[in-house]
Amino acid sequence: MTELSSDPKRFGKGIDSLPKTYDPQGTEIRWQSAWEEGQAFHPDPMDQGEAFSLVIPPPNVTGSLHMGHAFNTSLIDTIVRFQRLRGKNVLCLPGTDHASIAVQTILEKQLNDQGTNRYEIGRSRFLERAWHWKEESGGQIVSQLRRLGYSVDWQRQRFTLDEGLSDAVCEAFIRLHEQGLIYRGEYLVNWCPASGSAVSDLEVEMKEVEGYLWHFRYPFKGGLTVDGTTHLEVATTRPETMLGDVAVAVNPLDERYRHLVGQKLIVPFVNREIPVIADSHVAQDFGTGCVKVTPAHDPNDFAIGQRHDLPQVTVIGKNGIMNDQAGRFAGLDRFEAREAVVAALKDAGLLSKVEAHRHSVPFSDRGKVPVEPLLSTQWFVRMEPLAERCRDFLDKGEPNFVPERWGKVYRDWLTDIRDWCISRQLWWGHRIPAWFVVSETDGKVTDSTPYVVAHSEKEALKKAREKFLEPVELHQDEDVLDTWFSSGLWPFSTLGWPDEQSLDFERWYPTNTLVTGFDIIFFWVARMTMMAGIFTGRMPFRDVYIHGLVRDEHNRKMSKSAGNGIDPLLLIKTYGTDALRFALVREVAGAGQDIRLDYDRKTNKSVLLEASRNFANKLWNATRFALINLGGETPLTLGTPHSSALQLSDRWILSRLARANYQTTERYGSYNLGEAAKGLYEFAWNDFCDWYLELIKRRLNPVVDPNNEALIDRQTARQVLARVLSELLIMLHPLMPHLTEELWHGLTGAPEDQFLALQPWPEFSEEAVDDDLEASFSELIDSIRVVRNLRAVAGLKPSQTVPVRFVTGRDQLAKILLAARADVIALTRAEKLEVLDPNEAAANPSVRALAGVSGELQVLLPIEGLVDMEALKTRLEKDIAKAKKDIHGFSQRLANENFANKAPAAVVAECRAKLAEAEAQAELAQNRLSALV
RNA sequence: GGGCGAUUAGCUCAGCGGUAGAGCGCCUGCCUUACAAGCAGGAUGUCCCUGGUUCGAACCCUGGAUCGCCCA
Repeated sequence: MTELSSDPKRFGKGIDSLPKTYDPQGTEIRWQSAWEEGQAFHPDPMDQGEAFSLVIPPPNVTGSLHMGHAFNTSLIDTIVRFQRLRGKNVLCLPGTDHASIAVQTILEKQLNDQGTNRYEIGRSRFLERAWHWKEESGGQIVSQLRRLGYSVDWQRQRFTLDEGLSDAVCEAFIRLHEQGLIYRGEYLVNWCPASGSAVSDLEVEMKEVEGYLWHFRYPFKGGLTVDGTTHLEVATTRPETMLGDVAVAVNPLDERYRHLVGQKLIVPFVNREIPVIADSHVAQDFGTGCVKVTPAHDPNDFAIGQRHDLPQVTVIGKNGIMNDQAGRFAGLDRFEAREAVVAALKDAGLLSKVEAHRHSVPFSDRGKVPVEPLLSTQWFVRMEPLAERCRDFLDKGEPNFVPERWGKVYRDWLTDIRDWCISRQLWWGHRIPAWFVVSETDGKVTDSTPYVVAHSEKEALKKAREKFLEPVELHQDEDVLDTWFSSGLWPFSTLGWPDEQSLDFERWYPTNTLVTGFDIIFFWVARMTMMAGIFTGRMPFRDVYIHGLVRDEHNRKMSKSAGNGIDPLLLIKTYGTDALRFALVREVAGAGQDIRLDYDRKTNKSVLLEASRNFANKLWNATRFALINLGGETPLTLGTPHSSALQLSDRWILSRLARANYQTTERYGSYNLGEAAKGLYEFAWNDFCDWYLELIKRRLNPVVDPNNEALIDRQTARQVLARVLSELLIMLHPLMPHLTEELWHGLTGAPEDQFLALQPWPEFSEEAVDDDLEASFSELIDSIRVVRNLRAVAGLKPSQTVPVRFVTGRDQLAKILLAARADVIALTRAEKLEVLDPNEAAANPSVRALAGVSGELQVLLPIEGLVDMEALKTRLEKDIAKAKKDIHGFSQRLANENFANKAPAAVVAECRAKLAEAEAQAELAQNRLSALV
């Protein structure tokens, strides 16, 4: 038994003490730190190999790991690890974004709890606290990502607010400004009263709410009009904005009102005189067909105002409170004002109707409150020129969207795009590099104050002095930029841009792939392509692999607010990281749909994860089996088997392996990750474990006196076993990195500082693929299954051996049954095995036997005395019924002349063959049955 | 209103022109020394409806239903 003892270093202990079940916890953390200490994923730009790079979508620094991260990470890491195994010089670059609003919200809450606010402590102390918070708490998401086994280069980790990236943001702003692509102006923006800042269109979500449509009347100036009409009735969902009305619009084609156009109305309470105007955008059939126009508080009205050159009267302030323009309603909150205005209209007898009305209200994504369309002076990026460039690239297929259809979504958004409001009235972020020359406007910043844009205050001063009169006094814009502005630069700012000569940039830009969810195609993907297009003249990535969302067992999107999120760390604790990763990737369909993850909160169980955990355990045990049986040898010491020594089953598994290799390589490389995972699962479990391992048990432990030949055969089995297992582990490594790393070390005895993660991908050996052999082997497997089925029908105990007789007229099949004789005997527990042709069988009938058919094979278990006659009959009747059904189907098809004439010859021939086979089956079974009666 | 997806076994999903597949669940046997997180065997489907193209449709095309998402 000395041969069975193994290198004690494997798995950190001897095989004897290897547990029967895989425990991921210790293993995973051990390899995570080993990879990191070994700098396994820290590439040098000078390293050999084709470049492959990918930047991860930087998570929000305030975030904590959720299933979306786990999903995205699993997909990315699978791709990245695969490319690394393929020998590429891989850079996978991690980082976080600074999340202006989220961080600011946290800090302001803290300040509020301490009875103060940011204005009291001032900008610099506020920022000190913010950085402190970031250092203390901002690392959580990063350490959680580590727990997923992410093979990123942590040494190149970036943060959107760090020095280099801030420089990039500044440079980008200046260049865009120089090219006239950034402008400042007063427009209607989405104002989020909760965060006290403007937000972009994308950060606004339309929600259907139950509201009301209030109908009320505006009196005409002087009481009457030409036709005696005294009032016009308007309808609105926001009566409080009436205080800012500057016109009432009707459709120019509307017969009811066209003669009133040009007349004057009086806005009650503020007594403003406003005209009736004609605008073709007014819907005649909505409400009364008369629309009150409030350019300062409604986007549509703003547009009408522009068309008709109307004044803009702001009545709601930035805090959501009515301002002085609101007359007697000044000082009221916007929602209080709504009540008050309605009450006042009613008192004045002007309210004519109130209808329940379901309508869309814009909500702020972050603040969760209705946004207020507000006139304010902000910075904007002119989008059309940037978008046009992207559309041109897209015409050339850049970037390449996977699945393709998302490319259309992306293009649609780039068409008719609106300008991007990039200024935020916040402090945590990149301060806008614009200095107002306040000396020109009495020391104050007004909308007309001139400004200079510069990299620094010093440069700003220099620029200002060239253009303005001394003494020049400057004041930097208080606002910061939208976080997405910096995220838009991510694929190149992280690589050293604007220094395009930096080694990383030269080596790894543009990146190869971007992997992200469809929900941020506009927010992020499009912004990156626009920024990259103008700054680098190229698209920032070749492929964009778009994935879906993780949904719960009820098909709801997982989210914190819905409370249906599953904590990935909890799942990792229960099932292991590899099981989580495998489960997530395995669920991915080729089409990039959402995936569903079940989870029982009560029992803390997930069926999906359990299946993956079981698979991990299966691999663990298959490797245990190998270690027990390799006699202390490794794939390296065992070497390659002589092809002449290979048995049928060896050649079969090597053919299957080569096929798996080919398919897996293709699938990983073309983003068919779910298929890769499923294919490997099937190969590992069905082909390798269920069949190959079972087949070689006999050879690994020769029962007869071991002679020379048996020892050689054992060596061959060991060689093939070691070879297949080690290749399987490499192929599975991108999906289950920790487990495979552990098992590979166990199998190869490689030193701790050598990694499977850095091994070369196994070469595809085309010559090993043998279609005929696989087809024959599949028949062999079917034959064995028939025997097993008959044994089960007969209720034989597993330990009971019985004679097995195969009858077939096909030489090919007989040949393989004989060639694999020993295997068949072992797997069917045959007492003895006969393979006869029909004539031989007729000469030597064995009537009272359990019989079954498979293809052109008849299987007989002549177990007289043991046979349950009823079972025997039932079995035969079942076979006959099935054969008859087949005969019916095939003959019907063949009876159709058109089929015979028009279908490809091969298909017709196949159909004929199948019919003949079914007929033979039916006849065989029928004969057996008749013989019994 | 415009666009996009989904609809296949009890559940979750593959398949995308040649007589329907997997995992889980279910039923029957097995603690067969790699694995009971396992092994062997078994049952299970008007492939949403409707026309059409085709020798042949779950798969392609018409129209429709239901569910979901995105944009206005």
